[in-house]
Amino acid sequence: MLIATWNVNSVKQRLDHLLDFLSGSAPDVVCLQEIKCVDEAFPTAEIEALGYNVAVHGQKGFNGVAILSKLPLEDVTPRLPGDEEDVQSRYLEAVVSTRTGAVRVASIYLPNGNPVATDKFPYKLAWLERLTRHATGLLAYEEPLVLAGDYNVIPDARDVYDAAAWLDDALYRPETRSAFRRLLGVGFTDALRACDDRSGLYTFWDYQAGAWQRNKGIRIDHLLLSPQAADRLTGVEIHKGTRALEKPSDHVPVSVTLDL
DNA sequence: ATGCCTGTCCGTGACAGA
Repeated sequence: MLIATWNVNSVKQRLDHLLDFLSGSAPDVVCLQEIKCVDEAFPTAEIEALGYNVAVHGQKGFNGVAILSKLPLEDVTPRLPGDEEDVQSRYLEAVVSTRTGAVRVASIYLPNGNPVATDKFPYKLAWLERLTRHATGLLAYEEPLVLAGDYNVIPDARDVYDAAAWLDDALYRPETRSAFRRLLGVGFTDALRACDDRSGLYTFWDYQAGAWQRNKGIRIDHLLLSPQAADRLTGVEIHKGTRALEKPSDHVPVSVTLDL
């Protein structure tokens, strides 16, 4: 089973690339972030035409997440628990039933957190703690679970072209990395790092200053696996080619293959 | 470099993103 995550930076602007990805890579499940539209504006019909079921948790203008699946989606649940005041659409969870059992999937768009001196940074850290609390509860099901998305977290110096330049950025601040390590510490595996320990494996290149051409990238899109999912992991891929297309997203898809 | 680029909105510049 191929499970992918992709921050498309507007599903409307990226629809052709998304349909090409679905046709070309034939993922079983895709978690989308930054769809930047309300539910009614999501291109559901075009995606269903390729054989996918669709669950959307949209928002006008910003944010917005979705899950696409060839197999039926059950127990579709939007919103991360723990803050009723939080109206930003950044979390969508669902269960995919396979012949061999269920796999639970979440599409995650963690807050950016910049500028650090504003309330955006504590919002990011609080969101990460809420995610850790919720994810800890999900581990009790002892089932394959994949938390996939744009975490806006650079886990390690290996994951950025120039670590020193990012020290004061919300994506790499010690508090951010520490909170991400706590999430991993409750029992999750960073799928990419389970397969490949090299530096320079990036998933995002800024649109500005020729970041793509100079390979000034960062790794911030992650698939975190429960033990039952990690036991089934057979491969991971960064779909770097999509960054070289016309009018690309600044993020590329990342996928895992699970023997499910 | 306060910069660079891209996308959204009751737009015509401000904001968010990372």
